[in-house]
Amino acid sequence: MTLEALFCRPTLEVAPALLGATLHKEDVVLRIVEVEAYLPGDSAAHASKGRTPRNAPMWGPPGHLYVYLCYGLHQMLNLVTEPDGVPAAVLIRGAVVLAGHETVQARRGGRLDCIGPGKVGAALGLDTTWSARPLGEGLSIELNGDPGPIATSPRIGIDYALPADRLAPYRFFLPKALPPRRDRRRRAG
DNA sequence: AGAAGGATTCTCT
DNA sequence: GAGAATCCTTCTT
Repeated sequence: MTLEALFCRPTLEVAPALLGATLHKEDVVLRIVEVEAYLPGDSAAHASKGRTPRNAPMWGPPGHLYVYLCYGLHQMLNLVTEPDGVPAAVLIRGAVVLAGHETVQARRGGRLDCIGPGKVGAALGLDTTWSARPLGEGLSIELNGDPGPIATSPRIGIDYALPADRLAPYRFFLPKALPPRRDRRRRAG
């Protein structure tokens, strides 16, 4: 399957299909274990505010990157989905290091964990100059077999979105590969 | 030109 | 559980 065919599909189909896939850049290989879908007409998506220079890649060809800076320090990696002209993307929220551990540690201040979108961007050494570039040129993706059970939940950190979008189960993850989220834990008792 | 805020992470308590 | 870090993008005068 071509990259275009893989990503030129409904975002809610592409997102879970990326779980278990591997991202390759230089000597680093990451296995994707957590993603979020951002759809056309989605009040949680950057595209909902209209097209700007920053988010323009979301309208661009499927299978290209959309990288943006969050909170002034975190490089967030998205993969663009849906046909040209339809703004949508999948945010890579979490991954596990399969190769290039030393490189990742150097980029992550000695740490190896990549659960969290800012950590994924850091581990891959991405910045906004990568935005709008096609997959396969420096950063490539490889699909693997059935990753096992998939879980869903509402998306993280989108309190500004409309209730319907805020509560929609557009986060997909591999529960066996993901530790429980600290900020999600309920008080015991 | 100025202001506001963010698809987060880390440290300390 | 709370607060700081950090700066670019976008919207408003």
